[in-house]
Amino acid sequence: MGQTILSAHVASVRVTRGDWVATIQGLTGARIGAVERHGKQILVRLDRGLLYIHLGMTGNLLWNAPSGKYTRAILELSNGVLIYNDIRQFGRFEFYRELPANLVGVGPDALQLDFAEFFLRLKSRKGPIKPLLLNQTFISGVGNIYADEALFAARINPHTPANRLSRPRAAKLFEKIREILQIAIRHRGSSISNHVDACGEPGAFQQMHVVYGRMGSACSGCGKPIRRVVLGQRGTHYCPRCQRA
DNA sequence: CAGATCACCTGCTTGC
DNA sequence: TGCAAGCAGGTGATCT
Repeated sequence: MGQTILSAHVASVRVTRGDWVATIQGLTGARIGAVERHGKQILVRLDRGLLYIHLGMTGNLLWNAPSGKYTRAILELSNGVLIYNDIRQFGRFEFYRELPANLVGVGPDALQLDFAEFFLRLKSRKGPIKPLLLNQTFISGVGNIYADEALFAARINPHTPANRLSRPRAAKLFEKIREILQIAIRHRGSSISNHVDACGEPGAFQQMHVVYGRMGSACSGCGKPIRRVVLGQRGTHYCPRCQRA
């Protein structure tokens, strides 16, 4: 906040979604205002627009770290260097003059939504609950790991039609989503292969996964093997006994 | 309008 | 050892 971007370098056309010239021109010389997060999206307010960052699957932001093979963007600020790394380049690092439509369309943040609204919105959806939790226009901020972990914690089968969840079961799911996100944040997230925080520290929450990535191992609740299916094109892990259909 | 199917990228693990 | 297939934290376009 209050820092100036002295220089901007973009090493990947892809993370700027094409217009890397506009990104460099827009960022160079800009003064940084508030930094906000909406779901998985990071918004850096600038005096002349905004920097939109989405880490995708393999993105990370490092403060005062050396650049590397997968560095896609570098911002030299008046008090340090911000490095954006992204192996797969599914993330974004873009300058906009105004708030883009895809941000306007993002759903309520998982940690700010209230239960009444969550339940109301659930009732209008008849598809399976798991893909709905990943739908960022429905609720933003929940990813594949946390959807599976929250559904297990609430003992809800991922195939359950959203509108068939009773109020108490929906309330339990709501509570578990928030609880798991907050615990995961406290543990700096889940490092499956390369996730690190801004200090370069890996997360520790992967040690607390009870279903995600644990296909075939014994369920912590009943001992039956954890099952993996594909639901909504995403690997989905659950216990067939503890999370009955 | 919801659901399915690819596509976008690179790397790691597994199995033959 | 080598090589192909499958998998991975997330969207986004297009077709049915």
